[in-house]
Amino acid sequence: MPRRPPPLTVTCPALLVGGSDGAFRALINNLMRMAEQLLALRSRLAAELGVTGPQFGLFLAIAQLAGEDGVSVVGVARHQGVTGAFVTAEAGKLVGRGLLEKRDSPVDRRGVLLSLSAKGRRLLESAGPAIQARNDTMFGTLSAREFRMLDRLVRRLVAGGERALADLRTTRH
Amino acid sequence: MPRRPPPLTVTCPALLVGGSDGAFRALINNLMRMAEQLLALRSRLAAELGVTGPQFGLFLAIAQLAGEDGVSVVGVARHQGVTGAFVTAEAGKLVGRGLLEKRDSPVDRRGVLLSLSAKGRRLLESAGPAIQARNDTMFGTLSAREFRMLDRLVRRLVAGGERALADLRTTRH
DNA sequence: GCGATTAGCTAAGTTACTTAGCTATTGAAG
DNA sequence: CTTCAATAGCTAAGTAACTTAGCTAATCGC
Repeated sequence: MPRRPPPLTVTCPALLVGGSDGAFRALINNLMRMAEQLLALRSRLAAELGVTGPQFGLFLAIAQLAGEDGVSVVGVARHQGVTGAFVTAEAGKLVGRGLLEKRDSPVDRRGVLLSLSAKGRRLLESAGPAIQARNDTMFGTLSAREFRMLDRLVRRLVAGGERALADLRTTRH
Repeated sequence: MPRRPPPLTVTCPALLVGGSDGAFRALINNLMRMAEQLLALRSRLAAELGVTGPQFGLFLAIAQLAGEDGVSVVGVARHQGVTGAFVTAEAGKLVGRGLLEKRDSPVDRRGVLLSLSAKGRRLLESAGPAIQARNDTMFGTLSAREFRMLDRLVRRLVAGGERALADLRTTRH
């Protein structure tokens, strides 16, 4: 008897080539693979600096978000999509390593402000070229046009993903 | 004194808009966010079927890879980028749940062949519409042209990521 | 001024994996 | 043919990257 193929994973005609969802599945596969590569690159880079991948992520986020004053724990948590507890713990380790500074907020006595220490800033500067080299290698073949295109497409997909997640939040429960 | 901004994360001019890497960082952020959405969707879908996200991933991979005969543990492992030990363990649970079948390979006495059971095939059929709905919602706004474009760009990025990873494998030890 | 939120911390738990080490079998090279 | 390195799969133990729960203290909304 003839084998029945698995049902299609998508029905939208624009995403089916020759009636098959093969290309679509390959795309999803490649998207996940790319994400893993980005995490692996971050992790490698972080290891050279003596921190873990997630710590490096927090470190870079804090470098970005801390203005003159610093950034709150929740501020970092929201930006990174993790819980405050995780930021507390990992940022604490980085403070222990002398890469971050933590001071009490002058405007909210519950709050705390995270920022790079002098040592942290030096580390960041020294890491710059390595980060650039990785990103240039991975993304360097993109033209400005392709970059804009990709940017817009990915934004649409993120919006679509948000909708899909919202859907099944309302569907059941 | 004027604050020094963090060093750029990329130098390639095509990726800098107005001399800033802000758009580039936003892109990376969105790419990671999209990957998280895909995992979250898989996880939700899996939960409705009573399995975990990774188990569902293995299940779908086996549905794809098992031809007439089935697919080996390593075959699945390589496709999914995990170790054989993990496939052994999780597929074992799915066998226990009656969704997969495991038989000894007729050509290699070390090997086993994984395939869907009748119950597994029924589950897969029943999950089809839900999977399609999610993917259609998330990716449905793409035109065929955009889909092809995205596919090509992502392939290039994966290739770039491979190069970047290879680089730092050779650079240091 | 009082209840509901919010900030941050700590401790314990969970998930999705990996590594290490074993046995059985195979393929390939002499 | 033999042997020996590589491969398939399994089990048990370990680990990384988080989360949840529960607490205290401070602030916000009315």
